[in-house]
Amino acid sequence: MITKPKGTYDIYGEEAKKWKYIDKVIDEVMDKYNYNFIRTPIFESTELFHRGVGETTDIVSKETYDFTDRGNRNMTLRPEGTAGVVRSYIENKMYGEAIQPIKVYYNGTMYRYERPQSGRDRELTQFGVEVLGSDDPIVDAEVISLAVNIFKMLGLKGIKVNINTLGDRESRDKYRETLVEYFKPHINELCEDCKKRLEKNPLRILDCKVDKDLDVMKKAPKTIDYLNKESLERFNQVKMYLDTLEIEYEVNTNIVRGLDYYNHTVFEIEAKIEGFGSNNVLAAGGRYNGLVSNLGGPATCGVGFACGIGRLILALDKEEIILPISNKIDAFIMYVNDEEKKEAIKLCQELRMNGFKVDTEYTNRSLKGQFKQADRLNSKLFIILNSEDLKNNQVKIKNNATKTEEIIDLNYLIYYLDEQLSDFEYDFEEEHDYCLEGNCHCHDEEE
RNA sequence: GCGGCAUUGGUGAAGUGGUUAACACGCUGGUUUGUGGCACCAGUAUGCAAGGGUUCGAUUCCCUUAUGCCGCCCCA
Repeated sequence: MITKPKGTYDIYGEEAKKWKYIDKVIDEVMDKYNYNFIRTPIFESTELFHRGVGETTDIVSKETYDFTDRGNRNMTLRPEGTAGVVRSYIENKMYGEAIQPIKVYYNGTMYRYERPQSGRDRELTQFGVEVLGSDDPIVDAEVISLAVNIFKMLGLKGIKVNINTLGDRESRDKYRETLVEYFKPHINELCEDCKKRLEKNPLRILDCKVDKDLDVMKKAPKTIDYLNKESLERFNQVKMYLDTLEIEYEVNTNIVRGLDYYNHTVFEIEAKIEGFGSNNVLAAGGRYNGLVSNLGGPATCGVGFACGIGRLILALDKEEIILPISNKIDAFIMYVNDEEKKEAIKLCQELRMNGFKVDTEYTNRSLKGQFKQADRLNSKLFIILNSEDLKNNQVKIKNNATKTEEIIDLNYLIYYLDEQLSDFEYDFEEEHDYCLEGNCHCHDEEE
């Protein structure tokens, strides 16, 4: 048997419905915020990620899917979304468009060569946003609130927003130096991993799980103390706007993002759910004011976030949130002989073209089997074809809710179905009792 | 890249160094000469991840590989 590659997933059936629903919510919320969809290639020149994401980050140095194409070009399957969007921004000269800033969102697969575990696959799906061309803290706040609101819209409750600031380039570099100087004398107190981090990525030491209780850690200099006046002011404004939007957050000075391009605001949204795995960061992002120029574009500010949909679904499942996904069909058409079968396929087409969700029998089951099938499909109505009735241009219809059965003239069928199915409207409401908390998307219009 | 634990039918799984690998769900058929969801009956894995080894004999013991899960590194 040929199996799927390690760390990849087939998504189908009920699971696929969840993904489609989440995609729909994302599309709708993005539309309200007036972010436009952007689709960039799944593979790009290897150089893009090296220059964009950072040479030294593990994600680029050892976790990318690299290959050379038949023309000997070095290519890489994208490990994240921002670099491609920024490349596109530059290449398509979006900085010259009339409407600024550029607000875009993406939703697609990313690839990282990692050891899979819960909440971590080699092929992962992320959606995210990028806003290019505004340095205003109001955008930082909007982007964070956008992520939070999508989670709320889906009904997710156990989330926590952590924010921090790395300051501008100057502040960040100064802080980095200070931190290295601070830890150097204490190097022997640190764990093996942190010893390596001191060289490679000193900011990450602050996030260490092993050493987090050490005295050295607690007394370590904080990013906030090394901000210049302007950076501090920026950060305060971001917080002020978040307060205005009533987004709850916590300042966590240990948050540093792994990718090199971040400066100023960085944030993480984590799932605070009992028993959730160690990969509990659902979304993360921040500001990257140097990235566009790094990649050869004009000096342009940017801010964005990315969210792993796989993890998001794990979180929704963990909270036992049932998404409002319809598992019903309007009608199931049954038949026994060939004459009826022909009428069945014809009727299917006609009803489908009139907007009904209709299915029929495909495996020559007995009528009893067809009833079982119809019931399994949660069909609201059963249409039973019978040669005798068909001679009179009639069909038998059984309402699966009321169990009543009527013989209907084919000329009035559409009207009859409309009428019968309207009774199920109440049913739809009942089905959604679980989301009356006000977070469910299907009640938005009422509010 | 490192460590620990797993892998039995369509599904959830029990189990043993030795004749027919439990049980349940599902599915198909029947009881009902065209009416399901209940009930009863029958059928439904020549095979226990793959390859190799130990053995008279392995699904059961050992090794290798693959995949999955949990944690670390890293990261959304």
